[in-house]
Amino acid sequence: MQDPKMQVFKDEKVVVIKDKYPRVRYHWLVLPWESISSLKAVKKEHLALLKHMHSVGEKIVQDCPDFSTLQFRQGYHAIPSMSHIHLHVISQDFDSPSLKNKKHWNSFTTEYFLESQDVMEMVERNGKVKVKDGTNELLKVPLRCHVCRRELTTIPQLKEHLKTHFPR
DNA sequence: GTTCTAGAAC
DNA sequence: GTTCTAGAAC
Repeated sequence: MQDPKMQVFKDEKVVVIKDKYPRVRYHWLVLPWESISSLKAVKKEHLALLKHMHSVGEKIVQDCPDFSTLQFRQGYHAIPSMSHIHLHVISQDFDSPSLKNKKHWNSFTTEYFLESQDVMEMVERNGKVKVKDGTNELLKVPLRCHVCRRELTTIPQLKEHLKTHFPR
């Protein structure tokens, strides 16, 4: 995030970079300069920052060349791998060689992925983010297409199936 | 987080 | 026989 070559956008509060291992055609991370270790550390005082991160995400999406043809979502992993909170901004094609296993898939297509809007509402209402029990088990559920809900047995089958929804 | 690979699944 | 995943190692 410090490397100017990686920065897609920055302002006084946040920086946007491309994810090093994109799981979709367009995968950005919005990071605050202020270090917040995880969603557990988020308090009401951070709400304005979360809102700003979200609006920066929207701006990045609108500048995307495929804005009109792809769907996008913004959200946080309930249990992130990298400390320092980061908002994922992702197109919904899941067409990427870096999408390789069940964990990759389920972390973006189940409730393991907490919608930015929902996170902001939780902070607004409760002053904190509650992660449900059993969230980790979501990484192991069967592979299911996020568009038509069809269940696929293997990652290669899933990838083949996704081509029907998102032809190049 | 990724890469590698043994052995499960087919 | 090949494909694929899950877990170890990093």
